[in-house]
Amino acid sequence: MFSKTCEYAIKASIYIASQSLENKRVGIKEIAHEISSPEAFTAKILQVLSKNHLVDSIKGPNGGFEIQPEKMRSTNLSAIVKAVDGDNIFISCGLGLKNCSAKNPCPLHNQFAKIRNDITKLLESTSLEELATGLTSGLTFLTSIQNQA
Amino acid sequence: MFSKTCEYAIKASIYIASQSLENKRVGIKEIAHEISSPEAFTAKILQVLSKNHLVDSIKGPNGGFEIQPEKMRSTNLSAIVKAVDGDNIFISCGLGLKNCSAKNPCPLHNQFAKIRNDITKLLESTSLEELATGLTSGLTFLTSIQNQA
DNA sequence: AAAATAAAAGAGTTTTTTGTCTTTTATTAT
DNA sequence: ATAATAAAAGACAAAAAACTCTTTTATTTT
Repeated sequence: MFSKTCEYAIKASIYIASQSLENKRVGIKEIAHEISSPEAFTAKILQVLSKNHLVDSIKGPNGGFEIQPEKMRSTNLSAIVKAVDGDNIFISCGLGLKNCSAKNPCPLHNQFAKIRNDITKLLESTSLEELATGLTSGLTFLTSIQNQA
Repeated sequence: MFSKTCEYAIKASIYIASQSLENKRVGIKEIAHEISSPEAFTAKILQVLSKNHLVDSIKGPNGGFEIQPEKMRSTNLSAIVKAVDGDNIFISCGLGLKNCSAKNPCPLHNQFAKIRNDITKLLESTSLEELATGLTSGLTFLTSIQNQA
């Protein structure tokens, strides 16, 4: 579905947002630990998110990453996915055809159009804020039980 | 969504089935040409499908691949996907958690449960036969317009 | 100004996926 | 039996994705 990169991007964003809700700025080390991701790789991904203004990064002592409440309200999952995976998941053919369309449909075109549409709707209608509050309130988790320390 | 391997597997199966509907056995060269796939790689994939009894392979002159009408009726897409990609797409968490479940849900668990379920239903309810007849009747295509010779 | 902190940048490496090439085995027609 | 045909098998090779390490830049505190 998503690339590993994208999975880390989403999890990191949710964690940063949840900490920002408590007015805490977080560093790469903490983020990587909390989402069980490789630290240096996660740093690279955060660079991309930062360049796309999806997270704010502050250098130096007391620096780290944060997301303003207003931003996490206006940011939906699709923006994060697009920033790291491009718009493949939104438009690409299930069988990999370059020009799959209603006029030149692959055998799965109609069946997959609906699913792709559902995915798009979901990603566009889910805000970072709601995901962050779910985490903060303890309803959801960013690691599996056996992954935790 | 699917791996390249899986895309080729599905397309090859549909093409073989469509030709079998016209009592034609087809060779690797023809298959690869018709679905715009690398020939040797496609041969490897067909070995897997053959071992899983999803296609029949016949060696020697006049040999090639075929799928009996009865088999293409009873084979659904999920069997092909499982044979080459495993059951990842049916069970795995959208954020890659090992133990994502209703009891330990990732932030996207509920949203994705529905989509994963739709995908499973689709793959389990779509038979190779209906995909093959769609191709034979000229309603669907296995190559993009600009991919064709 | 200097030292400490923390992200950015760039140049790698490893692993996985995708794909190729050559040899072998099975089948069929002559 | 022999030659021809076509898939099977196995050992590689290339490309992409995932991931690391080192150096640089920006910021802040002393």
